[in-house]
Amino acid sequence: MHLKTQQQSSILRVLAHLGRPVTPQELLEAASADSPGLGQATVYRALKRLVETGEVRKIEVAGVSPHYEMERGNHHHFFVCESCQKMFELDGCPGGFRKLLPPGFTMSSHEVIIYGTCQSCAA
Amino acid sequence: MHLKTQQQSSILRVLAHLGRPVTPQELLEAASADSPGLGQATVYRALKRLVETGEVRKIEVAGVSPHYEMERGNHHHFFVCESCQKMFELDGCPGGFRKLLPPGFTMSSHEVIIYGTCQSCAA
DNA sequence: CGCTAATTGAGAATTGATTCTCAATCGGAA
DNA sequence: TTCCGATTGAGAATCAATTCTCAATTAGCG
Repeated sequence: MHLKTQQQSSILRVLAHLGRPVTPQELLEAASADSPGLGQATVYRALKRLVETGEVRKIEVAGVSPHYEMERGNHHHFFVCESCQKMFELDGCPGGFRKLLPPGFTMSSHEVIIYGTCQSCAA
Repeated sequence: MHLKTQQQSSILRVLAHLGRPVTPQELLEAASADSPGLGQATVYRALKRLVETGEVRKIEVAGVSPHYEMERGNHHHFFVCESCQKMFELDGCPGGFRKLLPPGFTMSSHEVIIYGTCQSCAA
């Protein structure tokens, strides 16, 4: 997409720098350093466009509100810290899901979410 | 819990009979046959109590609104049909999730959701 | 039966996430 | 620069799920 404004480029840059799935609220707070006075509507508008162009992915998992992360094309899953509620990307995938399907069912995608305690909270 | 009223026992009985995760709305419609005039608030109140006592489990996965199912103590995961939006239980679990964890992270639980087409919709 | 506390149904209210409205401001082509 | 369409911020509005309010009804002890 064209990054026509300072706000839009701040939002995308900050999202890329955070390097993990974040909520629109976290993103607003982080990007406000770059763009003082940034409004939440602008964050939502930017995220919506970025999701539509495939540059950003919206992640919805039970227990936490929706998060967004840069789409980097690598298949991965997620970890949710039950202590700080932060979400992390997990590399790799155990596979073997197709064998769980009952007869006649077909799989188009799958998701794995692991809940637990992150390194910071465990310390 | 004590099933003090006709409504409460209808709700639990119907939920058990449906045999798969259902939405409060589906449950309301199904249980209305047993208890005419049943209100949605009553369904939500009953589900809330049943979840608190551990008899029922609330399932939240991306793409569909919250579903509820009887807690039967068997570890399993879920299938969501992208065509009819219905949710099904999948027996078994591939395991091997712990090896996805980064150092210092601990796992307390996990969830697997498979998206695709169910047998009815594939036919 | 008679009574009181608990439960119910209907609709209003709340909640959290997200979108809309609109006047003010910005970006960039001429 | 000048101008116009696009973008922005603030707050109102929406949306779906769920909870609350309250008067009417029900359960079941005495």
